[in-house]
Amino acid sequence: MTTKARKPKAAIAKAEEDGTRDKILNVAIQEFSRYGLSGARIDAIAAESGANKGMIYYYFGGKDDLYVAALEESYRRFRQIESEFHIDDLPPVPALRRLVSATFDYHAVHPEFIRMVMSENINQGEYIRKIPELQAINRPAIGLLDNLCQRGIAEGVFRADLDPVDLHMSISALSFYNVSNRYTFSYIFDRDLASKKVHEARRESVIDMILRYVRAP
Amino acid sequence: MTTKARKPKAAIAKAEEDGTRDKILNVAIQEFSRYGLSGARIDAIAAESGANKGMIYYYFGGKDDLYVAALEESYRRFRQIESEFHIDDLPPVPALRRLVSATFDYHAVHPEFIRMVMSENINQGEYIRKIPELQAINRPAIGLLDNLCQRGIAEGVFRADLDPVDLHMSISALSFYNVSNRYTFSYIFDRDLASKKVHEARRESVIDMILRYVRAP
Amino acid sequence: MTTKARKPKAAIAKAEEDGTRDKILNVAIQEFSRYGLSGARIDAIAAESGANKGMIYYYFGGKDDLYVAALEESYRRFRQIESEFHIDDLPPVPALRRLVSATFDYHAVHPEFIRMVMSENINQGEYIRKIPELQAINRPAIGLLDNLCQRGIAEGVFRADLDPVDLHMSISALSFYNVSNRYTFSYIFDRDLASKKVHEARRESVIDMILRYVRAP
Amino acid sequence: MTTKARKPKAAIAKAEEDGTRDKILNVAIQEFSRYGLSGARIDAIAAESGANKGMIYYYFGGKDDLYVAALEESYRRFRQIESEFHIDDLPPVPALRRLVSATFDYHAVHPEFIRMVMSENINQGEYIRKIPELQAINRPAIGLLDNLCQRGIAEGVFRADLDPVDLHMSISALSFYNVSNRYTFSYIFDRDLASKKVHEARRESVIDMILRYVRAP
DNA sequence: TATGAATGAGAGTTCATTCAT
DNA sequence: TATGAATGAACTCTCATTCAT
Repeated sequence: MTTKARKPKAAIAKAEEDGTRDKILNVAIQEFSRYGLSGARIDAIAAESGANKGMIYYYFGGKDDLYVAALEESYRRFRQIESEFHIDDLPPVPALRRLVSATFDYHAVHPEFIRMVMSENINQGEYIRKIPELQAINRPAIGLLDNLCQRGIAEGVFRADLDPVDLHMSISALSFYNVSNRYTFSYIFDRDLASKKVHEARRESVIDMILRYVRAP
Repeated sequence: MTTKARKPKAAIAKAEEDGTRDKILNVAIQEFSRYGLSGARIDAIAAESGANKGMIYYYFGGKDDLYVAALEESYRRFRQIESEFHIDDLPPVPALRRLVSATFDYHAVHPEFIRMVMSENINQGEYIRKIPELQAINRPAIGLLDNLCQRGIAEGVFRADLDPVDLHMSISALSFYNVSNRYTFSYIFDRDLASKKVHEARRESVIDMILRYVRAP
Repeated sequence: MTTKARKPKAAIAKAEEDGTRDKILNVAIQEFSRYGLSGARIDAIAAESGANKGMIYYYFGGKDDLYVAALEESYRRFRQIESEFHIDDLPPVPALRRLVSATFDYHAVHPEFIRMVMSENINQGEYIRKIPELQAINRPAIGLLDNLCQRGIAEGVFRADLDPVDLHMSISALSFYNVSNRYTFSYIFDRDLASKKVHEARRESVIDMILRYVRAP
Repeated sequence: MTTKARKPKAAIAKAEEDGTRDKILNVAIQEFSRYGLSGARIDAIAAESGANKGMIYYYFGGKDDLYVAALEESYRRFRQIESEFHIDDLPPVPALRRLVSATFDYHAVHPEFIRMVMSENINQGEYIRKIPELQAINRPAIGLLDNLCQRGIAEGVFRADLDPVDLHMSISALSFYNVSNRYTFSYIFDRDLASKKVHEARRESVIDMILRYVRAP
């Protein structure tokens, strides 16, 4: 059918728009995560994305707004991946192992996300507050973990006094630090955190730590 | 004797010199930790420290050099406090408990240090590499922990396969995150990490996690 | 056709662009020649050319780059005029007379060129080296003189051992000094080199000196 | 005698003063001749001369005053050398040959003097006018040449219509240019004016040009 | 939508000069 | 005389933002 072959006008416009808009947004995530809000350059984003500077203002409004959009998009991608863990099919301990392992790896593979979060904390969370959706985006992670904890407790393999938010925090902390403090730690203690070997050993250590922590006495 | 009570001329001069220089450095630590390298303003540092802008260049050379000096001073203060733990007088488990607790608290009380470290990681460790003394400043922390581990292992209360650097990393990660990600975490999960109650509960959780991890099977 | 009379869009755009850029360049030549590289003020160039300060950086990159552009343009104009001598139509002696006379006059009429060259020699030729085209721009002057010398020698009116570069240097020196040392010489010896009468007498003296030098024995 | 052995107090003071003062002045000549008035740095002069910056103000008053002092001293040294030519003992032609040759060489050996003069012409002679002695310092050069011209004319070896100021100017011009335009000329025409061989060939050319010019027909 | 030119506020830095000792 | 510290004006340069087309 011809109708299927033809894109409606609006869709075409949307698609083309998205081309430039998406390029800008992707480059912006790189630029902001690399240099922070104040260090990022609108000129650099325009040049790197091949777009005219005016387009940035056309699509996003201004530097701060672009930063907010980049921040939101970073979180969205992060949690989207998380939703693909499929840990409900496994028993509690292997499930938690997989969750920690995947979380740890995601951090390592997406330093730009870690850096965006660092930047925003340097900004004292000023901009994240402009994204009300963020809570909805992130909360499922707690629900997931909560379910897992309850399953583990019910089966008697996890201790009974687990707080899923606190546990989530520990997993995050141990995953985050490896990337966030990569440069200072590597330099000071001469241990290259980016190397595969160190990464894998550390992942095991982190998994071990979490599992020992949750294990029923 | 009165002559002894009087400061010699040189000392006075030194003290005065330190006056301006130290004021600048202290304000710089605040400014850089608050806004990062690119976001910090030389004008603001001058105004806040009551010094003429030229004095910053007179004493430190330039913005980057001042940043490096602020970075080094932050680390120096951090490790100085650490050296006052006196954990050798305690048995391994209480000693480790005290070390973790004090480390956790120091981070909470000195967010400017955490922020400096975050900034420098945003900068990809470009400036920290200009401070060769930094390794010497930080290494004792590992020695301390190493001694403790060996005591614990010898006494049979710690597991035998502990790596002090890895353990140090875990303690740091769990202490660091609470401050570094304070704003984003608090907002997203609605849990005020800066509140006393949350802080203390989290401290216990962290101590617990570390102790369970090192405990001999 | 009327369409031919109309400027194409691109040409208009080009013309307008040249407007600001050219104004800046012209003013820059004046400013740099008047005060030298270090003494020239970017603010003054912006104000005088009616351009925004940022435009200087937009078009030229920086103060030094603008200086280089001004230097190159000065040489270009100088040699362009020189190429219009048409001395090939005259016998050797009148031809040389015309060449010396015109060179001498050009210097007097374009003190900004002499001052640019002085400035660059104060700078030890640091910037001229960044203009590789400069040799190509200036070499024709030697070719011109070389042809003339050979004609004169062939006709037996010039001595046989003439070196065109050396001769060129003498003509330049005698033309240059009158402008380059105008202020000091005028003050010290109380002879106003800028006055028409002195200028003309001196021109005759210079022509005479060159002609006596080349004349066949 | 004791009086001979002892320096009077004033003299001691003078001598010591001269130590610092002279050092500053010598360094100032180098600095101003190297960078011009606006390019020279008080800090650099202080550092290079080993004197405190305050001393420059104590002895000379300010940057401009120091520049004037450096300018005057440069001229003084120049003319002092000139007064040692002893050309009265020679016949006119060899005398003139020696004068031109020595003038040419002095310029080459004292580029700092040429550069000071260039600088002052860039300044449009603004500061030289503050040195009334300068005329008295320089006029003897004309007297010397005038005497020589008259001897030569009287002996019939020089043409009768020589103007000593004009002749002086030609000698100066041909000597000056070789140093003043050293960098631009060398670069453009690929002839290293600083090399010994080129220098000597050029000196002969200049002497030749002057002698042919004055020779009686 | 897209572009190149333009703007203006403000940032880091320099530098002659002065001051207290 | 001599010094180190301090000052303030001015300078070069940057950068987010807007405008005309």
